[in-house]
Amino acid sequence: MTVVTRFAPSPTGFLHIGGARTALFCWLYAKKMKGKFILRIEDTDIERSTQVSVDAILDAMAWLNLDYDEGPYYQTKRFDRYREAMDQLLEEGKAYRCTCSKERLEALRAEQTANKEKPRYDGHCRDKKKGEAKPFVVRFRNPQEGVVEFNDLIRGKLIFQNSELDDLIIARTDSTPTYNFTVVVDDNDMKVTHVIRGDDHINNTPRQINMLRALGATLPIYSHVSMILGADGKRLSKRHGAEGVMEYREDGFLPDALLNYLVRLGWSHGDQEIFSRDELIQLFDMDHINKSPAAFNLEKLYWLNQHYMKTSPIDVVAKELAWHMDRLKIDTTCGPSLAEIISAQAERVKTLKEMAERSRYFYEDVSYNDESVKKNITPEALPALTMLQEALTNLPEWNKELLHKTLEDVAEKCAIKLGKIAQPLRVAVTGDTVSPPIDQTLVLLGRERTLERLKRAIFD
RNA sequence: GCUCCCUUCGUCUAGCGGUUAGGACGCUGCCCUCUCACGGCGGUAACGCGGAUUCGAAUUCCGCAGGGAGCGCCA
Repeated sequence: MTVVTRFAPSPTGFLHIGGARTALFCWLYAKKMKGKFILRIEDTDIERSTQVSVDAILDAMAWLNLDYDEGPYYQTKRFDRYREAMDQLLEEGKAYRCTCSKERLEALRAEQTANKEKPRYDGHCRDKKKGEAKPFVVRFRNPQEGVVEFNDLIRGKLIFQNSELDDLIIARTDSTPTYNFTVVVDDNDMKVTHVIRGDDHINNTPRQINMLRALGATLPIYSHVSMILGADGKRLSKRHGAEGVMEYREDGFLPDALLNYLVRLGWSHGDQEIFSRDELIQLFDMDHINKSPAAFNLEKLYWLNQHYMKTSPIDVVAKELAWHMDRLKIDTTCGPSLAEIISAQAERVKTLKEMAERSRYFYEDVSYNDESVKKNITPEALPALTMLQEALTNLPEWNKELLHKTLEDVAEKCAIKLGKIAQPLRVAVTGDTVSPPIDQTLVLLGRERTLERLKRAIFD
């Protein structure tokens, strides 16, 4: 039997980090089992669903490089099918029309809450013969006795009493179907074999199983993944920084770094921390997914991001860096290539955004940090800088080795340590005290820019 | 309130009846060094509590506590 998984977000906002991890797990499992991964947009809430959100989710999936074999399916395009399934249940007496008013339901809930009972529908219309000509909803006739039992791949055996469940609404007064019903119909129609989703759906599962059975469907295997918490252990929210996947792009993370981070949040393979995509597909399994919720830790993501900036194919990194350069309006046509920037900067920055920001001086006029200038370009440093300028002007070639040697020679002649000349020079050509090794920096800058800036530093 | 889920270093985790409880991020000491970093070698720090089973429990069972989710004509 081919494995079929699905990711089914509702388009009421961007793709957030928890959803991305669920999608990743679904995607990985399908890939590993050589099955199919389906994307389904659950947009039955017409009020809250927007095209903007759909696009945002699709964009995020694309950026993460999580491709789907089928879809995106849209539930709003399947209303006929839901109607058909509902009619079937109605006809078989597995669902019924309920004419209870919202007021009655509210009163019922209030009463139950006051009595410290779990709010639920009381089955008022369950056995009514013919409904009057009033607006109605359709409710699923949930079994009242017995238990629903299923074996969750992550949690193990889960058992629910039917007596805890009530007759949920599967079609609204306006006849549109509701979530729990559309999920069931779709999972069945799309032959989903593995439902991998957030553990906030655990409580929906027994109801869905009951409906699946009423529909005569084969039950899928369930895997409920725990939530991602904020750094403070509380629910993830704006407070902790980014929630949306695309915010991580804006902050300068590589998709592979984010994915690697996400997969290790809850899943493990011994002590291994770094996984290529192929490795993940090969090694991923449900047996090693953790049951407990995990707190999001930005520091570790930074570490992974740097690792990926250093080790990913340079064109992959360059493509993403170009996006950031563009965003920061840095014109990189005149100056070192992005590949050169990456090899010079990757090990000293945590994000691509930082890399772009800190590489400005390779392409644009320097902006000097007054304090650094004051501290480094001192009267004592001037003789060395002047001597250096002359040496650099006459340099037959402009390469790292020669530059390094020149610096050392000048330092020796002035009887100072290399640092005493490298730092003033660094400030002179980059504006501040931090940059790649000075010889490399000069190579990237080129002779013209270097001399021009050096001259300015000496005379101003 | 009711139902369900969860609980190993600060964080992510390994562990599946016998380990000096391992790794990673972070923090930190030393080395390297032209700055910032990278890297190398160390250090720091954990089984929520109480019972039970067992020769032996982080591992099994039962309570408790703490945290979370669900209880919509939302998904």
